[in-house]
Amino acid sequence: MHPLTSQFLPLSPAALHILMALAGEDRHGYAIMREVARQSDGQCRLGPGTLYDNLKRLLDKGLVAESAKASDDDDPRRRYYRLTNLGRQVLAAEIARLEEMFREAKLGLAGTKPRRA
Amino acid sequence: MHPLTSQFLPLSPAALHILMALAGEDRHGYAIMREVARQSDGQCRLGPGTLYDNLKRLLDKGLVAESAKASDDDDPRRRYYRLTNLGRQVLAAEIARLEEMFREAKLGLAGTKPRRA
DNA sequence: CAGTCTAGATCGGAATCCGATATAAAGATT
DNA sequence: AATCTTTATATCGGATTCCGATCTAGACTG
Repeated sequence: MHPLTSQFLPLSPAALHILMALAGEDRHGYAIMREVARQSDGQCRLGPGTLYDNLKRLLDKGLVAESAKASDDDDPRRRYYRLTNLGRQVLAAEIARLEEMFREAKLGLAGTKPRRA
Repeated sequence: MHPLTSQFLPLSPAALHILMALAGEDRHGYAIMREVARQSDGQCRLGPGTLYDNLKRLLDKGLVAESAKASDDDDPRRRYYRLTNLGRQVLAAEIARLEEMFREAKLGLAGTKPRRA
Protein backbone atom coordinates (compact mmCIF):
# COMPACT_ATOMS: atom_id res chain seq x y z
CA MET A 1 0.00 0.00 0.00
CA HIS A 2 1.46 3.35 -1.04
CA PRO A 3 1.90 5.86 1.76
CA LEU A 4 1.22 8.58 -0.81
CA THR A 5 -2.34 7.54 -1.53
CA SER A 6 -3.48 5.62 1.53
CA GLN A 7 -4.30 8.75 3.51
CA PHE A 8 -7.07 9.42 1.01
CA LEU A 9 -8.61 5.96 1.20
CA PRO A 10 -11.24 4.70 1.50
CA LEU A 11 -13.09 7.11 -0.81
CA SER A 12 -16.72 7.84 -0.14
CA PRO A 13 -19.12 6.61 -2.81
CA ALA A 14 -19.72 10.10 -4.11
CA ALA A 15 -16.03 10.92 -4.32
CA LEU A 16 -15.32 7.65 -6.08
CA HIS A 17 -18.02 8.28 -8.63
CA ILE A 18 -16.80 11.78 -9.31
CA LEU A 19 -13.22 10.63 -9.82
CA MET A 20 -14.43 7.91 -12.16
CA ALA A 21 -16.48 10.41 -14.14
CA LEU A 22 -13.33 12.45 -14.62
CA ALA A 23 -11.09 9.48 -15.44
CA GLY A 24 -11.65 9.72 -19.15
CA GLU A 25 -11.77 13.45 -19.69
CA ASP A 26 -12.26 16.85 -18.13
CA ARG A 27 -15.87 17.72 -17.47
CA HIS A 28 -17.88 20.55 -16.04
CA GLY A 29 -20.07 20.08 -13.00
CA TYR A 30 -23.39 19.32 -14.63
CA ALA A 31 -21.69 16.93 -17.05
CA ILE A 32 -20.13 15.10 -14.10
CA MET A 33 -23.60 14.53 -12.69
CA ARG A 34 -24.80 13.19 -15.98
CA GLU A 35 -21.76 10.96 -16.43
CA VAL A 36 -22.11 9.47 -12.94
CA ALA A 37 -25.71 8.59 -13.68
CA ARG A 38 -24.74 7.10 -17.03
CA GLN A 39 -21.84 5.06 -15.72
CA SER A 40 -23.95 3.59 -12.98
CA ASP A 41 -27.04 2.92 -15.14
CA GLY A 42 -28.93 5.34 -12.96
CA GLN A 43 -28.07 3.47 -9.75
CA CYS A 44 -26.17 6.41 -8.44
CA ARG A 45 -27.42 9.93 -8.99
CA LEU A 46 -25.62 12.85 -7.44
CA GLY A 47 -27.71 15.82 -6.48
CA PRO A 48 -26.11 19.25 -6.79
CA GLY A 49 -25.49 19.43 -3.06
CA THR A 50 -23.49 16.22 -3.07
CA LEU A 51 -21.63 17.14 -6.22
CA TYR A 52 -20.40 20.57 -5.21
CA ASP A 53 -19.76 19.51 -1.65
CA ASN A 54 -17.53 16.73 -2.87
CA LEU A 55 -15.93 18.74 -5.65
CA LYS A 56 -14.93 21.37 -3.12
CA ARG A 57 -13.35 18.76 -0.90
CA LEU A 58 -11.57 17.05 -3.77
CA LEU A 59 -10.23 20.43 -4.91
CA ASP A 60 -9.03 21.21 -1.41
CA LYS A 61 -7.25 17.87 -1.21
CA GLY A 62 -5.61 18.30 -4.59
CA LEU A 63 -7.20 15.27 -6.20
CA VAL A 64 -9.08 17.48 -8.64
CA ALA A 65 -8.21 20.80 -10.20
CA GLU A 66 -10.05 23.30 -12.33
CA SER A 67 -9.05 23.10 -15.91
CA ALA A 68 -9.11 25.41 -18.90
CA LYS A 69 -12.16 25.96 -20.99
CA ALA A 70 -12.83 23.61 -23.82
CA SER A 71 -12.92 26.40 -26.38
CA ASP A 72 -13.80 30.05 -26.79
CA ASP A 73 -17.25 29.29 -28.11
CA ASP A 74 -18.05 26.94 -25.23
CA ASP A 75 -20.88 27.90 -22.87
CA PRO A 76 -19.24 30.62 -20.76
CA ARG A 77 -20.92 29.48 -17.55
CA ARG A 78 -19.12 26.15 -17.51
CA ARG A 79 -16.38 25.44 -15.03
CA TYR A 80 -14.26 22.49 -16.02
CA TYR A 81 -12.56 20.04 -13.71
CA ARG A 82 -9.87 17.47 -14.26
CA LEU A 83 -8.11 14.77 -12.28
CA THR A 84 -4.68 15.72 -10.98
CA ASN A 85 -1.90 13.15 -11.11
CA LEU A 86 -2.51 12.52 -7.45
CA GLY A 87 -6.20 12.06 -8.14
CA ARG A 88 -5.41 9.49 -10.79
CA GLN A 89 -3.17 7.60 -8.43
CA VAL A 90 -5.72 7.68 -5.64
CA LEU A 91 -8.47 6.46 -7.98
CA ALA A 92 -6.26 3.67 -9.26
CA ALA A 93 -5.37 2.66 -5.73
CA GLU A 94 -9.01 2.62 -4.63
CA ILE A 95 -10.00 0.50 -7.62
CA ALA A 96 -7.15 -1.91 -6.97
CA ARG A 97 -8.07 -2.10 -3.31
CA LEU A 98 -11.71 -2.89 -3.97
CA GLU A 99 -10.97 -5.33 -6.77
CA GLU A 100 -8.67 -7.26 -4.49
CA MET A 101 -11.42 -7.52 -1.92
CA PHE A 102 -13.96 -8.49 -4.55
CA ARG A 103 -11.74 -11.35 -5.61
CA GLU A 104 -11.82 -12.76 -2.13
CA ALA A 105 -15.54 -12.13 -1.67
CA LYS A 106 -16.35 -13.92 -4.89
CA LEU A 107 -14.46 -16.96 -3.65
CA GLY A 108 -16.58 -16.88 -0.54
CA LEU A 109 -19.79 -16.49 -2.52
CA ALA A 110 -18.79 -19.41 -4.71
CA GLY A 111 -18.82 -21.69 -1.68
CA THR A 112 -22.27 -22.77 -0.52
CA LYS A 113 -21.71 -24.28 2.94
CA PRO A 114 -21.03 -21.83 5.74
CA ARG A 115 -17.83 -22.80 7.46
CA ARG A 116 -17.64 -22.30 11.19
CA ALA A 117 -15.31 -19.71 12.65
CA MET B 1 -30.02 -5.24 -13.94
CA HIS B 2 -32.20 -7.52 -11.85
CA PRO B 3 -35.32 -5.95 -10.43
CA LEU B 4 -34.95 -8.21 -7.41
CA THR B 5 -31.67 -6.73 -6.24
CA SER B 6 -31.59 -3.24 -7.67
CA GLN B 7 -33.75 -1.78 -4.92
CA PHE B 8 -30.93 -2.52 -2.50
CA LEU B 9 -28.21 -0.86 -4.60
CA PRO B 10 -25.99 1.02 -4.28
CA LEU B 11 -24.77 -0.38 -0.97
CA SER B 12 -23.12 1.96 1.49
CA PRO B 13 -19.45 1.23 2.17
CA ALA B 14 -20.16 -0.18 5.59
CA ALA B 15 -22.92 -2.46 4.33
CA LEU B 16 -20.72 -3.67 1.49
CA HIS B 17 -17.89 -4.47 3.83
CA ILE B 18 -20.15 -6.35 6.20
CA LEU B 19 -21.64 -8.44 3.42
CA MET B 20 -18.15 -9.22 2.15
CA ALA B 21 -17.01 -10.23 5.61
CA LEU B 22 -19.90 -12.70 5.71
CA ALA B 23 -19.38 -13.99 2.18
CA GLY B 24 -17.10 -16.80 3.22
CA GLU B 25 -18.65 -17.90 6.47
CA ASP B 26 -20.96 -17.01 9.36
CA ARG B 27 -19.38 -14.70 11.90
CA HIS B 28 -20.31 -12.98 15.12
CA GLY B 29 -20.28 -9.22 15.42
CA TYR B 30 -16.82 -8.68 16.80
CA ALA B 31 -15.38 -11.10 14.27
CA ILE B 32 -17.05 -9.16 11.47
CA MET B 33 -15.24 -6.04 12.62
CA ARG B 34 -11.96 -7.89 12.65
CA GLU B 35 -12.57 -9.44 9.24
CA VAL B 36 -13.47 -6.10 7.66
CA ALA B 37 -10.22 -4.64 8.96
CA ARG B 38 -8.26 -7.62 7.71
CA GLN B 39 -9.84 -7.70 4.26
CA SER B 40 -9.17 -4.03 3.75
CA ASP B 41 -5.62 -4.07 5.16
CA GLY B 42 -6.81 -1.74 7.86
CA GLN B 43 -8.13 0.83 5.37
CA CYS B 44 -11.65 0.35 6.61
CA ARG B 45 -12.35 -0.10 10.27
CA LEU B 46 -15.91 -0.33 11.51
CA GLY B 47 -16.60 1.01 14.94
CA PRO B 48 -19.28 -0.73 17.01
CA GLY B 49 -21.81 1.97 16.25
CA THR B 50 -21.45 1.51 12.53
CA LEU B 51 -21.43 -2.26 12.79
CA TYR B 52 -24.56 -2.70 14.84
CA ASP B 53 -26.40 0.08 13.08
CA ASN B 54 -25.75 -1.59 9.75
CA LEU B 55 -26.32 -5.11 11.01
CA LYS B 56 -29.72 -4.08 12.26
CA ARG B 57 -30.63 -2.57 8.90
CA LEU B 58 -29.35 -5.57 6.97
CA LEU B 59 -31.36 -7.86 9.25
CA ASP B 60 -34.47 -5.76 8.73
CA LYS B 61 -33.99 -5.91 4.97
CA GLY B 62 -33.48 -9.66 4.96
CA LEU B 63 -29.97 -9.54 3.52
CA VAL B 64 -28.55 -10.99 6.74
CA ALA B 65 -30.02 -13.37 9.28
CA GLU B 66 -28.91 -14.62 12.66
CA SER B 67 -27.52 -18.09 12.54
CA ALA B 68 -27.03 -20.94 14.91
CA LYS B 69 -24.15 -21.10 17.32
CA ALA B 70 -20.95 -22.63 16.14
CA SER B 71 -20.88 -25.22 18.89
CA ASP B 72 -21.93 -25.80 22.49
CA ASP B 73 -18.54 -24.90 23.89
CA ASP B 74 -18.43 -21.68 21.90
CA ASP B 75 -18.39 -18.43 23.86
CA PRO B 76 -22.03 -18.07 24.92
CA ARG B 77 -22.10 -14.33 24.38
CA ARG B 78 -21.59 -14.64 20.65
CA ARG B 79 -24.38 -13.88 18.21
CA TYR B 80 -23.71 -15.28 14.79
CA TYR B 81 -24.83 -13.80 11.50
CA ARG B 82 -24.96 -15.20 7.99
CA LEU B 83 -25.80 -13.97 4.50
CA THR B 84 -29.26 -14.92 3.26
CA ASN B 85 -29.67 -16.00 -0.34
CA LEU B 86 -30.94 -12.53 -1.07
CA GLY B 87 -27.90 -11.07 0.62
CA ARG B 88 -25.65 -13.16 -1.56
CA GLN B 89 -27.42 -12.03 -4.69
CA VAL B 90 -27.28 -8.39 -3.67
CA LEU B 91 -23.58 -8.63 -2.86
CA ALA B 92 -22.87 -10.33 -6.18
CA ALA B 93 -24.87 -7.67 -8.01
CA GLU B 94 -23.02 -4.82 -6.27
CA ILE B 95 -19.66 -6.36 -7.05
CA ALA B 96 -20.62 -6.84 -10.67
CA ARG B 97 -21.91 -3.28 -10.88
CA LEU B 98 -18.74 -1.78 -9.49
CA GLU B 99 -16.43 -4.00 -11.49
CA GLU B 100 -18.14 -2.96 -14.67
CA MET B 101 -17.61 0.68 -13.80
CA PHE B 102 -13.99 0.03 -12.84
CA ARG B 103 -13.37 -1.48 -16.25
CA GLU B 104 -14.43 1.73 -17.89
CA ALA B 105 -12.58 3.93 -15.41
CA LYS B 106 -9.36 2.03 -15.97
CA LEU B 107 -9.64 2.65 -19.70
CA GLY B 108 -9.94 6.34 -18.95
CA LEU B 109 -6.98 6.27 -16.58
CA ALA B 110 -4.90 4.50 -19.18
CA GLY B 111 -5.25 7.51 -21.46
CA THR B 112 -2.99 10.44 -20.61
CA LYS B 113 -4.36 13.35 -22.63
CA PRO B 114 -7.60 14.86 -21.41
CA ARG B 115 -10.13 14.84 -24.22
CA ARG B 116 -12.53 17.71 -24.44
CA ALA B 117 -16.23 17.19 -23.74
C1' DC C 1 -7.98 -11.39 42.85
C1' DA C 2 -6.42 -8.20 39.22
C1' DG C 3 -5.48 -7.37 34.66
C1' DT C 4 -6.38 -8.18 29.89
C1' DC C 5 -9.00 -9.59 26.12
C1' DT C 6 -13.34 -10.74 24.05
C1' DA C 7 -18.08 -9.59 23.07
C1' DG C 8 -22.48 -7.16 22.70
C1' DA C 9 -24.53 -2.79 22.60
C1' DT C 10 -25.86 2.43 23.00
C1' DC C 11 -25.72 7.24 21.96
C1' DG C 12 -24.33 12.09 21.08
C1' DG C 13 -21.87 14.47 17.79
C1' DA C 14 -19.63 14.93 13.33
C1' DA C 15 -19.62 14.07 8.56
C1' DT C 16 -21.88 13.23 4.42
C1' DC C 17 -25.69 13.00 1.37
C1' DC C 18 -30.31 14.50 -0.33
C1' DG C 19 -32.93 17.34 -2.75
C1' DA C 20 -35.52 21.50 -2.71
C1' DT C 21 -34.46 25.81 -3.98
C1' DA C 22 -32.43 29.99 -6.13
C1' DT C 23 -30.39 32.43 -9.88
C1' DA C 24 -29.55 33.02 -14.48
C1' DA C 25 -27.74 32.22 -19.08
C1' DA C 26 -28.35 29.71 -23.39
C1' DG C 27 -31.15 27.55 -26.70
C1' DA C 28 -35.51 26.57 -28.95
C1' DT C 29 -40.00 27.80 -30.37
C1' DT C 30 -43.72 30.81 -31.55
C1' DA D 1 -39.43 40.08 -29.28
C1' DA D 2 -41.58 37.11 -25.96
C1' DT D 3 -41.98 32.80 -23.90
C1' DC D 4 -40.78 28.30 -22.63
C1' DT D 5 -37.33 24.72 -21.81
C1' DT D 6 -32.87 23.19 -20.87
C1' DT D 7 -28.36 23.95 -19.20
C1' DA D 8 -25.34 25.39 -15.55
C1' DT D 9 -23.61 26.97 -11.05
C1' DA D 10 -24.43 27.06 -6.36
C1' DT D 11 -26.52 27.06 -1.39
C1' DC D 12 -28.54 25.23 2.65
C1' DG D 13 -31.60 22.89 6.03
C1' DG D 14 -32.81 18.43 7.14
C1' DA D 15 -32.13 13.45 7.00
C1' DT D 16 -29.13 9.74 7.15
C1' DT D 17 -25.02 7.45 8.18
C1' DC D 18 -20.73 6.91 10.43
C1' DC D 19 -17.48 7.65 14.37
C1' DG D 20 -15.84 6.44 18.47
C1' DA D 21 -16.20 7.10 23.33
C1' DT D 22 -18.38 4.67 26.55
C1' DC D 23 -20.77 1.07 29.20
C1' DT D 24 -21.49 -3.60 30.81
C1' DA D 25 -19.83 -7.90 31.50
C1' DG D 26 -18.09 -12.56 30.60
C1' DA D 27 -13.90 -15.39 29.65
C1' DC D 28 -9.17 -16.14 30.19
C1' DT D 29 -4.58 -15.74 32.30
C1' DG D 30 -1.18 -15.21 35.81
